[in-house]
Amino acid sequence: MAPRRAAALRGGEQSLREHLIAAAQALVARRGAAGLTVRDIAREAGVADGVLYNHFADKEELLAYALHAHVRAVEAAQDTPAPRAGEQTVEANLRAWLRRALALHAAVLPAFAGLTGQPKLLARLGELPGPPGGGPGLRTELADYVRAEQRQGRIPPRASAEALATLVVGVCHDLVLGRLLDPAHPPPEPAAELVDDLVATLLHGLLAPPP
Amino acid sequence: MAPRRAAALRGGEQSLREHLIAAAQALVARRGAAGLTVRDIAREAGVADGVLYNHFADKEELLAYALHAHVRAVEAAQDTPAPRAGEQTVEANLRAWLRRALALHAAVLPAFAGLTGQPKLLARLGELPGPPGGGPGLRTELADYVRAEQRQGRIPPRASAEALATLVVGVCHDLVLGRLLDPAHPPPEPAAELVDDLVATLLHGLLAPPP
Amino acid sequence: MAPRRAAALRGGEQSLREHLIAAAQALVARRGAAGLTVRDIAREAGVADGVLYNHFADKEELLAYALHAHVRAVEAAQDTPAPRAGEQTVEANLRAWLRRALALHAAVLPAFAGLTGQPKLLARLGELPGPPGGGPGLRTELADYVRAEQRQGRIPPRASAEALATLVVGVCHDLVLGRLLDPAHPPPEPAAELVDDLVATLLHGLLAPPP
Amino acid sequence: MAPRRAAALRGGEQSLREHLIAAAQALVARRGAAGLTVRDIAREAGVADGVLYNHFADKEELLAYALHAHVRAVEAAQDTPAPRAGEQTVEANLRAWLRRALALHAAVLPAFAGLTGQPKLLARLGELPGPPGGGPGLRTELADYVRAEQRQGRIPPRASAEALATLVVGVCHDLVLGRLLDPAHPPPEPAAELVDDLVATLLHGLLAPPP
DNA sequence: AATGAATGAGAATTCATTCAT
DNA sequence: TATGAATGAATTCTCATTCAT
Repeated sequence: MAPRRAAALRGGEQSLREHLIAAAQALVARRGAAGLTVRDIAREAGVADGVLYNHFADKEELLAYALHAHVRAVEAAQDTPAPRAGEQTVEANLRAWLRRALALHAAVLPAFAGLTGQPKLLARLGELPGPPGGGPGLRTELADYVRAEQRQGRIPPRASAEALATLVVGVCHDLVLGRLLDPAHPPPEPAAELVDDLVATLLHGLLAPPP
Repeated sequence: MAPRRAAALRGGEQSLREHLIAAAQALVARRGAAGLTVRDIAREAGVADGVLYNHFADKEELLAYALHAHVRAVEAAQDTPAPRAGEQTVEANLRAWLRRALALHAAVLPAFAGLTGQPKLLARLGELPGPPGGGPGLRTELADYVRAEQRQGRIPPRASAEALATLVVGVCHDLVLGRLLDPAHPPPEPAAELVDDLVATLLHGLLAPPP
Repeated sequence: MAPRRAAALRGGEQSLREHLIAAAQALVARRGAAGLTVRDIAREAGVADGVLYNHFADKEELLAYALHAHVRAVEAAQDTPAPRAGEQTVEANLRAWLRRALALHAAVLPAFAGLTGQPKLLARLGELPGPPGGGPGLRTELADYVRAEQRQGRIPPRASAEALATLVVGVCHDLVLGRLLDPAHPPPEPAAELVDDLVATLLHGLLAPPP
Repeated sequence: MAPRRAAALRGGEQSLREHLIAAAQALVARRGAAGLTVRDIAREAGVADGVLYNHFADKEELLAYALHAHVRAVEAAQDTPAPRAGEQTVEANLRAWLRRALALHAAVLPAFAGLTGQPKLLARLGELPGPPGGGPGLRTELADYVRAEQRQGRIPPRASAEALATLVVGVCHDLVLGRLLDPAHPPPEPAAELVDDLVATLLHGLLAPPP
């Protein structure tokens, strides 16, 4: 009555569909989504070459799910909770947001790199729910945090939450991309000093007198 | 007997090697480096498919030169001179640097898109002199500018030139990449308001009282 | 415990075997036998992909039955009875036979199109009882009709019933095939004038004086 | 200066393009155009799998040329010239036309069988000059012959040249197709008696008194 | 006996690279 | 040295058939 199960699934709980997504996700995390072939994925999953097409319309659909799952997994793997308005100090919180954003992008961006010029995949991604690319979910959360602090009076109302979020996310893109594009890149972790300086600049600006 | 010249070169000055780089550069500027085939390049250059291999080890070497040339060309095409320390106001200068950086990245980053996961090409790029990717030349110039202002006293000494440069370049990466990855992307030009807010945040920081 | 019935059969009378043939027959009538996949057939039948192999040796056997059934169905669907010897005029009868033959072939031949080069299927067809392809049943009936007229004296004994039947059926093949092979095909119905001329030629021959 | 030649061409005169068409033509003649794969053709030609695409847009274009060449070759291989109006007797000529048409169709139709439902190929064929399918060139020639005889008075003016041509070509389709579709078919050559009867029927019609 | 997912052998096509001329 | 056709491995996707449940 029930159909046959894939050899690779013996003993497991997953459906093969989920197994395929998980396999693709593992490859995406390891090597990025750009150069993967259907064969790579089938091998990683330990199944026959053609199965993919029993569960997905095409390679792009599977990869879109895999990327999505990868982003969700990275988000879920964050070990510290997002800073909350009104707790700690604003400086500590901003530093935490920056660390958080860097960790997220370091794990997520490489998977997305090289996807430009693959409109089919990008379109599939767009159809999936939730923020697609390198954690724009974080961008919103961060802006929300700033607005919440503004409501509580710890950040002046004239500051722009959007601008701050853009600056923080931008720094992440820059640092991660630099590493991706430059084979002889700076150390994987940005120097503590740079983080300090970034936070200071974001807090007090270029023109501020010493705090 | 002089060696044979390629048909496409008759009457010209360039060596075929330079002609190939120029042709590849034109394609890179138009369509990015990601999807190009050697045939595309040969057709653009008006030469035979195989010549490439008489002048370059492989496709990647040629593309590395082409990307390099593209970056240099974009840098040289800037129509306004870089702001100079001590002239205008610091705010106007920062705004100019931001505009400059955005223009540069808008022209350069798309050419690099999709190159991650092509280690051969990235390695070749790394061997070339000068800053490779999205205009880190600008990063240095900007940091130099800030330090010069600091020397002249218009920016306090405690501010971090490096941090500022990273923030500015990061914003560029973010804005351009967002456009590349999102099929339903924001308008090609960032809203004037966002630029204002970015400049204000960079100048006065999150915590500053209204200027 | 009675054997399990297919979901698609609940409440019906047919065996699943007959249900499959009927489904395949419907597809054959609609799209021809050439491009059908077993999945197409299973979907049309509303049953699982694999059932087919519980009732038939392979896809070809099922299609052979389906084609056979299709031919029989088209024959049975003729709305006018076959002309009978001694009734009407010979000319009217011949015209009716021609119309009949054309209708039959127009419905049957397309289903067979593209089957050459599929020896497995043709062999299966050959094993089935009754005339296989484009209605040779009609060929026999027509020849029988001519012989009956000859017995009644309305057609001279020297005329060849076989030759006439071959000519009539041949015209059908020609007209229908021409339509199938030519993307820019003639109108679906042969011009009335051509039918008139064909009948006249068949009745009086090339050399006959005006009737 | 000249590019490399295919290994399979060593010593020959042909271009590889012509060699490919010839190889495909041979396969078409032997097995029909329907089931051929690009690999079959490459193997027959003794060349690499991909060459085809250096000379033709796709498989269909090559096959269209091959079919075209096959038809031309069959036409050129006719060992007897077409009967001419005014020479011999009309009966002998008609018999010769029938023989000729049968020979042509016997060689040509099988190659075309199974091409229905391959619109891409049929479209390509339509773009080629000359009569495409199973020798409609012959249909025109035959009709022309009849009209010429009519002008010379050996065939009465009321006879329809078109109808006769359609009947003759139709018989060919019928006889050849019957053989293709029926694995246990009649002898490859139609019985002499049937030919006699066909000719007599075409000349004198069903109703004619004994000649 | 029915299910329907898994299998895996091919199909068409692309493209970096080679190499005789 | 330039030519550009030839090479052949790799890619995505299809589909008849099998088989554990």
